Amino acid sequence: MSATSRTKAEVTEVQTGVAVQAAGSQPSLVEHESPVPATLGKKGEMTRQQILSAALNLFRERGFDAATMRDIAESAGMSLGASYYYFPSKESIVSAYYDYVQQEHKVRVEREISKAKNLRQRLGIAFHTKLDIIQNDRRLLVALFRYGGDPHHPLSWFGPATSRQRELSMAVFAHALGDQKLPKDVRYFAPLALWALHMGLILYFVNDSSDEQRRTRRLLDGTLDLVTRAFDLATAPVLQPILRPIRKRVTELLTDAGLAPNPG
Amino acid sequence: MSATSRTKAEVTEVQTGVAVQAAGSQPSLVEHESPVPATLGKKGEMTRQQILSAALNLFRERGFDAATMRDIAESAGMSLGASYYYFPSKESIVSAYYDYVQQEHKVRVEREISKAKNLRQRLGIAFHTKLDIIQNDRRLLVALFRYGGDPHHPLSWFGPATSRQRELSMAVFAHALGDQKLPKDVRYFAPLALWALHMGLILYFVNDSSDEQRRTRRLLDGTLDLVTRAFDLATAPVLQPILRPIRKRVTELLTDAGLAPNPG
DNA sequence: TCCTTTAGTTGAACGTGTTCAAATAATGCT
DNA sequence: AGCATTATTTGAACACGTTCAACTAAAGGA
Repeated sequence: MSATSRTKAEVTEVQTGVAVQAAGSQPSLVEHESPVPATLGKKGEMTRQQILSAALNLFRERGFDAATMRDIAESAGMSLGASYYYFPSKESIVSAYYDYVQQEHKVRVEREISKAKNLRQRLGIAFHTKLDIIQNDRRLLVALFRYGGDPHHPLSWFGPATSRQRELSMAVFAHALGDQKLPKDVRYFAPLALWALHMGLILYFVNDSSDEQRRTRRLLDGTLDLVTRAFDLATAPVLQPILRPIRKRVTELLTDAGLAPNPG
Repeated sequence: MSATSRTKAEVTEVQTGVAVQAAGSQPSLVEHESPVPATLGKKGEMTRQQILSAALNLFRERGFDAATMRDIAESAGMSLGASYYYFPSKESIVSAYYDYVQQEHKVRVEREISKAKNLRQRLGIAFHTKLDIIQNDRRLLVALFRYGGDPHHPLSWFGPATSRQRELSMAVFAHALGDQKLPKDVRYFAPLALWALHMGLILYFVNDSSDEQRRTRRLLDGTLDLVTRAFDLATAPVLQPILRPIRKRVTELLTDAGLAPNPG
């Protein structure tokens, strides 16, 4: 079915990985408007990772809301105020975790993508890998969706503060598309569409109470079958007279709405 | 362009309407798990409306977060604790407002739908009317999206507490479809798809800072043109050999995922 | 070594949404 | 009218995320 391996070992690796990973490699989302000093000393980075690790453990145990900042600070062995020296807000901890997810996604997809024999399998790797990484973290992902609709919140999906995250994610999907022969406009918008699809799937995933979220996996596989077929249809010469004007109109619409990639 | 009139007068009517409207007609979302007594006296209903009205004014003035429950209670002329006798939470006030929006949407669409000459215009009425109603309330609608991703929150989009709201909204779109000739499966899923589309548009709408949100209106009109064309294509006999198996697969997928309407 | 600057830490305080036992007002029954 | 029940109101309290002025520790230069 899926072109991706999903072993328990991999999932565990993620959980420890985020705590152990070398610090300072990926820039943090929150640096954009955070009071955190731009330069953290060696000890500072360690402390930051301690807070992140403690927070993630508590989030996984109790959920995002039930784990308080006081709990997190205590679990990380410091005072409440100190933790705010490293993270400007509780949500920014989740955001830092999501930065890691993004990077890990990129790394894994680049590593595994060569195993795929066709577009369907490449998409399978891109999507399943993402779910693999966040498999045990549904209880903290709710925080990501909390301020999506608030345009003035720094963590809004649409805000400029998260645009880099979006672009990184879209780049992974673009990479998964590879050199697949596609109409130019389809190729242009496909990463955005795949990103949107993957956001919707994560939303479903977070709400999926089936055993190990198998329901989401099934939905994903079925959806990807259809997506692949849609890409085939999009290139079928017979349908071009019908599809080309529609695609043109869709492109105009999205561009006018400011939803086209790389507007700035 | 649009089949709907969008005058300032109508918008104003809405704003006062929600405060004046006869109480007790539409059941409140929050009754599902709220400590609010099932029976509110005549005076109690008045007080509830006072709180709702005061809250909406403050939400519109300052935004959802900046308007505190203490402000609302004071503006409604009562103590902080008293307001919690009528609304179990701050978000539930917005939810009550959205109940009103839903009812008003139904009333307006039923009133105006006969003016439409075709499917495109009926859809235009259904969608534009919704935006008309919430035109000046973007600052409070952010609260609706806040807990959408949290499966255990009573205001989650997926939760059972909001299923009635969803069904009422889908019923409006089903009504707008009218007796349009459509394949059975398309007819079955169309209200859900239109509801999802309208949620996405509201999300865009809330974030739209263009003058009077004209950008959303343009996006909407263009999208509806495409939707109408899609419905046409869905019924075109020539395409049935291609489309029918795809539709069948989509139906299976959505049903298996528990996303089909009226599952219970 | 001493001083200056920066990095990191503290604990108290603020304002927030929410809760609740107790008090009061209204209603309805006999 | 008097009583019992229900409806409403109160104000204090709680726990939370966040802020901040003051403090201590470390680093670096002369």
